[in-house]
Amino acid sequence: MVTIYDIAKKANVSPMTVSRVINNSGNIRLTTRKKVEKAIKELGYVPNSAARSLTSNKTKTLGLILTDIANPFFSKIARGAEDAALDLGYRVLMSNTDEDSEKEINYIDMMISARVDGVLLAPTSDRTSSQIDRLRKHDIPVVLIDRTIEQFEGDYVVGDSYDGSRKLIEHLIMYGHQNIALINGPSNVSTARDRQRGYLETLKLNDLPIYEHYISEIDYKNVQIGNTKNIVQQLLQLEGTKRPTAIFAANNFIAISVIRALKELGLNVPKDISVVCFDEVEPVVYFDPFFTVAAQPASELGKIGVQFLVERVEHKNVEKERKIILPPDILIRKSTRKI
Amino acid sequence: MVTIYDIAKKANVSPMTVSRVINNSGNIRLTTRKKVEKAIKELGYVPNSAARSLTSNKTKTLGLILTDIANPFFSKIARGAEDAALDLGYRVLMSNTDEDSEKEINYIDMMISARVDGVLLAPTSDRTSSQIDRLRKHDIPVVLIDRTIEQFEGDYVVGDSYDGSRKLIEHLIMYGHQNIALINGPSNVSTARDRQRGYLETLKLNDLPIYEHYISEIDYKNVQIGNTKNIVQQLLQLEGTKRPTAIFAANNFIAISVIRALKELGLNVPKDISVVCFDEVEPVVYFDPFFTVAAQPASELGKIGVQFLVERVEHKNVEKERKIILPPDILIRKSTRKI
DNA sequence: ATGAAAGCGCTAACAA
DNA sequence: TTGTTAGCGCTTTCAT
Repeated sequence: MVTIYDIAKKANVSPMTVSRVINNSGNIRLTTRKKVEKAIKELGYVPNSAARSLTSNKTKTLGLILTDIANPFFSKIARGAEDAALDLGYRVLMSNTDEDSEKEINYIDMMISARVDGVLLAPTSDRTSSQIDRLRKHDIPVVLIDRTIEQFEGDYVVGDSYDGSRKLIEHLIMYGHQNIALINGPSNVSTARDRQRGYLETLKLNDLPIYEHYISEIDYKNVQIGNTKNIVQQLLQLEGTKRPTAIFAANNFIAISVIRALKELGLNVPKDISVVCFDEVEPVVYFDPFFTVAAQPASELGKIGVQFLVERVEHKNVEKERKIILPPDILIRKSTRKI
Repeated sequence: MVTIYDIAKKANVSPMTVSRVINNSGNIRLTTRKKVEKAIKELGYVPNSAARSLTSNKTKTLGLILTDIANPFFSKIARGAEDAALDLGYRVLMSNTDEDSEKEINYIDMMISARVDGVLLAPTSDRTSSQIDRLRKHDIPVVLIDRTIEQFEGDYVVGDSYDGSRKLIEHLIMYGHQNIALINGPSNVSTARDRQRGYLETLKLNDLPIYEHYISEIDYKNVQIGNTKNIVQQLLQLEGTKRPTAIFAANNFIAISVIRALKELGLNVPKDISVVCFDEVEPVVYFDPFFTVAAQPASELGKIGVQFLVERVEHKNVEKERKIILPPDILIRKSTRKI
């Protein structure tokens, strides 16, 4: 392996001088610099990050912990994050928790072991709180993304689940819907709570009745395997006027699963029932915009998250806590209709 | 920072003993091990990877260089790769080249600097060859994924672009199409070449004429911004019997762009014109399977790629070269019709 | 079964 | 402007 010592020997200088050239630190005579750069090029030297980290206590690496990078929403976040990291001179260590807190713990361990300079984290649930403490004990800054945690103190960058839900429900109400069901994610995730709150408050403000059996929860695993059918069936079995005319699916995957279930049950969207959801359904939208959605700026979330994180890492003078809540775009398309 | 020295002091043993416990190496008396493990837990010690790498010359990290993780095809590869890496005890450093060879060079540098144990690479073009040489000069094994490179010697895991194309074109011919256009990716990428070869040979075998103006190329940037409209327009302007009745779009993004262009030009798919493509168009397929596609096993590609890579990294006894070509699934759906 | 010494490649701190 | 020394946290090697 080529080291600074090899370069030093070849260029007839000390290793320290080589180090200075590489890092553009200190004053170097131009001729010396040229000599060193020539040697570096000739020997194809590339600095050893591990050695650097050991002395500098910096890895120039950020941890990115998402639930599933194969979900377009998260892959866009990842892309935005990676782009921002590159700009700022950082690398990204990627991981997928599958909403599994065991996996999450292991990845946190990995991040600590890797001594990443900071972690961008979409927590699996409020229980992640203790893992954040662990990171902080190791002096690793954390920025939350997409989801917050109750009583979390620190930076986060999320979409406005509450506001988006309000607007989606208001849209349905304007379209004449009075019986609106909610199929939500697990309530120990902040986005699910906020979406339910938006749903409930909008109904209340519009003097619409709230039926408990209109609200159901489904977890990640069950959405994955498309298990919304039972829920949908139960909703449709409600008698007469209580049968919902619209469904608010808490995210894109739930919506897709719901529409498939409806189809299997012989119902057409939007003719027989309207559907709205959070998150864009890509890439369909580019050729056949179908879903009425609250589209979150996923790539922005990642980008801003990394920017905030790096500011923390580099001890920039910023406020104690920065809470960014980006409004979603409400896009009225073909999955809803007036009744 | 907690080090093995802190643990050693606390447990009244030497640092070396701590190291042995952590790595399960050498013989340790059970009581000693317990003592050490207790100290580790109490102090919340996590090994420093940088220090480890420095002595062991291993980072337990793999580089993953894709073109764009926001593309569902690649995000599935990434997911498969990350899962496999986790299983095998490796971490993944992620990057996106955007098909840009400059960016690719920088990322290769990053991988060398990070001293990753191996790199899984979707090369931007055949010119990537020199970058692979660079990695190998640093003793970093490389496995190619999704695409090969002319005269590349080593492992690769790709989909069968040739076979998939043959079957897609045969399907069109069976449906009565005789005028089939190809909108391909850049010809310096192996998949594009193979798809064109499959296209041409199938036409030839079926005694169908080959028109040069049926074949066009579009690069990544232009697909991104949806610039297939010009191409589509030119195809449609062809007079009478020469006007294509079907389009073979070389990948999912091209297909989406094409369908949008067709729609803007007032044409319906499949009524007015049929469209086939490579790669699944997710997640539409789950509720409304529309595209007739050659679906590649993306997640498998990533998984096998990592398995092969790790075998190289760990010097397992395997053949000199392993060339895995996975057949795509041909899924006949609604974007094609008999004429 | 355990420990001591040396060194991985680099940079911070000090010296010249 | 350049060089010397020491040490980051760990493992390899050799000793006990």
